[in-house]
Amino acid sequence: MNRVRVLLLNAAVGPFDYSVPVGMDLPSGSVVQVPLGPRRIDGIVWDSNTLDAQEVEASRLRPVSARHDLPPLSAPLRRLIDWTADYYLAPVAAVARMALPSGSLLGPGRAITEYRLGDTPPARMTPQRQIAYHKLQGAQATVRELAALAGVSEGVIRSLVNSGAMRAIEVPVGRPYPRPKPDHITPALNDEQQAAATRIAQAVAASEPTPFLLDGVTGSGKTEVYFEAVAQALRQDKQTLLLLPEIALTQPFLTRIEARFGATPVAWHSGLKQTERRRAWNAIISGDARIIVGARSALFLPYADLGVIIVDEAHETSFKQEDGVRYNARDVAVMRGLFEGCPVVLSSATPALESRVMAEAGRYESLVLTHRYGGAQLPRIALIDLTEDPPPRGQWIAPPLLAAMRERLERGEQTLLFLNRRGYAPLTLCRNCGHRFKCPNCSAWMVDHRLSGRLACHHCGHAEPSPSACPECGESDCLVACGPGVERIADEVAAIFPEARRAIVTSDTIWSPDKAAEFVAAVEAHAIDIIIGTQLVTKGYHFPNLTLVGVIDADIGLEGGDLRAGERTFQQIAQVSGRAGRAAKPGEVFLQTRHPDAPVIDALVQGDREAFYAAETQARRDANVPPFGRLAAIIISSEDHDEARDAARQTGANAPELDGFAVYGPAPAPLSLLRGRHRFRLLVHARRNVEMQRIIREWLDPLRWPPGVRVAVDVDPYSFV
DNA sequence: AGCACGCCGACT
DNA sequence: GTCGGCGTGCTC
Repeated sequence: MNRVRVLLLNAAVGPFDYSVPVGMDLPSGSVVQVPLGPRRIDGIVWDSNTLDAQEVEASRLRPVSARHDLPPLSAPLRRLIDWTADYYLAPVAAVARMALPSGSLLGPGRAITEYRLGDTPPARMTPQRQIAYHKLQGAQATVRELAALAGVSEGVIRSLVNSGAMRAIEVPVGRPYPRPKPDHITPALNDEQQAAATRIAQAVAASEPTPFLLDGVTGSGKTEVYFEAVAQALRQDKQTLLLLPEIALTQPFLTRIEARFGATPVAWHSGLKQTERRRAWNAIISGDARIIVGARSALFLPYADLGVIIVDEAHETSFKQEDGVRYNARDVAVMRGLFEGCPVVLSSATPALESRVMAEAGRYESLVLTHRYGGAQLPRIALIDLTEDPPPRGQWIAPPLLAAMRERLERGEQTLLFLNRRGYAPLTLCRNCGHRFKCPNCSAWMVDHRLSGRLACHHCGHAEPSPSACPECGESDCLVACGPGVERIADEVAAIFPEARRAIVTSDTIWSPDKAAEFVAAVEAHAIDIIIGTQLVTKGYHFPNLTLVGVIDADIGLEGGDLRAGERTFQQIAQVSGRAGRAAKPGEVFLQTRHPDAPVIDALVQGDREAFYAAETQARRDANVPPFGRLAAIIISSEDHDEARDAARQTGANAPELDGFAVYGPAPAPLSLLRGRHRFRLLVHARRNVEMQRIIREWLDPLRWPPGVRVAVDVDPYSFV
């Protein structure tokens, strides 16, 4: 009898062996449905030599129920899944789940029924129907999606359908996507760009598994370079995966792709509606989707024929997934290229130090763009020493920056003020009794959001209406906002330049592709004079008339003092500075700082990125931290403080004592209470040549914790929160 | 993950 | 007596 090993996707067990029914062909990678006790669950046939399981005698095997009508996951993808699980200490099944669309998208695609409001409101208007009726104007989606959209139950939507207030629309799922054309328009590249583009295109043509670091200053035209790799992949009828850090802002980017290749790409992200997801999925597995633009989650999909993977803004920390399987999409992308046999392009103006070191070691091929495109100059960066030139009390914009802003307003040019802090103020306290508003679920202050009239926690989403009186002493008119957020800076701008048109750009105001497009259009039409934004504005915008950037607090990233504080500060400020003077008009940047002598600040002012990277590399090498040494965080959490602490202590007590493998802690994690869970952290610091993952696995595997305790391992941690 | 089994305390 | 709390173990 034939047996297969099956990775079970929606059960915390396995892998299990099953027998193969006669007539069923089940090569490795086949997606199947198998019996498990009384249930049927999905699974993937896996190579039994890479996946250990308990031996079970043949007579106890039950047969595979069915095979999904889907190409089997390819060997390179299975290898990637195995590698990721191994490297990030995650269950193979948890990684494999990311290769398939969630829910019941497997199986044959049939038409899906969507609904939209008709012309006549329902005869009987209940409060819930009223809400739905208002929220769903112009919307079209499935019943489930509409219910989520309106914030009502599915029953309410069904009742609207039954009462005739909504009409049904059958949506076909197999509609093909338009084909992008490699030479729809051919852009003019400068010599530097052309050389880089030719080299990558050659690697695509030869299916070279080479990782490239495309390292070019802001405005140097990196996008146009890697578009030539996309064009080459199109010529060979192969697919391109283009990973982006933020999907909310992609609309202008999709438009750019459409302009270059004559067809809009296929988008893959968590916000897709079910019909869109199914359509994209079918096109991805069949190979009909040629250019796929996606967030992290697109990385593990079963592409029919990948020609090149591009990671845009590859330094972005949002490529690091922080829940579930904690992987870094940038690094996994490089591995996927290696296994698939295709080049990977990491594109950034401020590469991660890890990527730079890999390039210097010859593991990645370096492609460098040193000039801005079209003869534009990099902006001049000047310091404002806040200890010498402070703004008046209660204000945050120093006089020299105000003067520069006034000048821009008079010249009809635009200004960008950068402060990486959402809301109005990060802390509210009572002047009378000293009470500070704290999140009940997290060890964090509640942030004052005046635009929405709420205090909100940025870690768990807890929010409450802004109070008028202190809950501690009962006094009213005693609450004071401490410190600035972008909303407060916007108020300051409004008070000083009442005639200036302002836009606040944060995830609170730009939460959809439409909002992003609206914002871009407003700036381009010069309906905005001053933009006040968080790191959302550091990403890829090109505004020719923007000539001044003010960094309200250049020191903010240095707080906390973690491993990457200097690098993060450098990247953020270099990126936001890069928004200035991207066309004919030269740009100017002011950094407000209390530490004008900090090496990072100095490197930015001198425009000496090489000096910064060299110094930072040396410091990491000396401290033997990544990429020279290795780190892993073990976070142990529970809703019960003592239970978490005891589990962490016990784990620490069992830590192996080995040369080149040090364990620190446990200590309360910096955010010791997060979403109602108390967290303790152990930090592993290992030498490069130590098999860190194997040691951790052998250490943690035999340990048993009480049911409420969760243990998460974060290999190569980014967040030290 | 689900689901059954089973062993104790509280109530009709 | 039985209803139900959730600890333990099993599913190929």
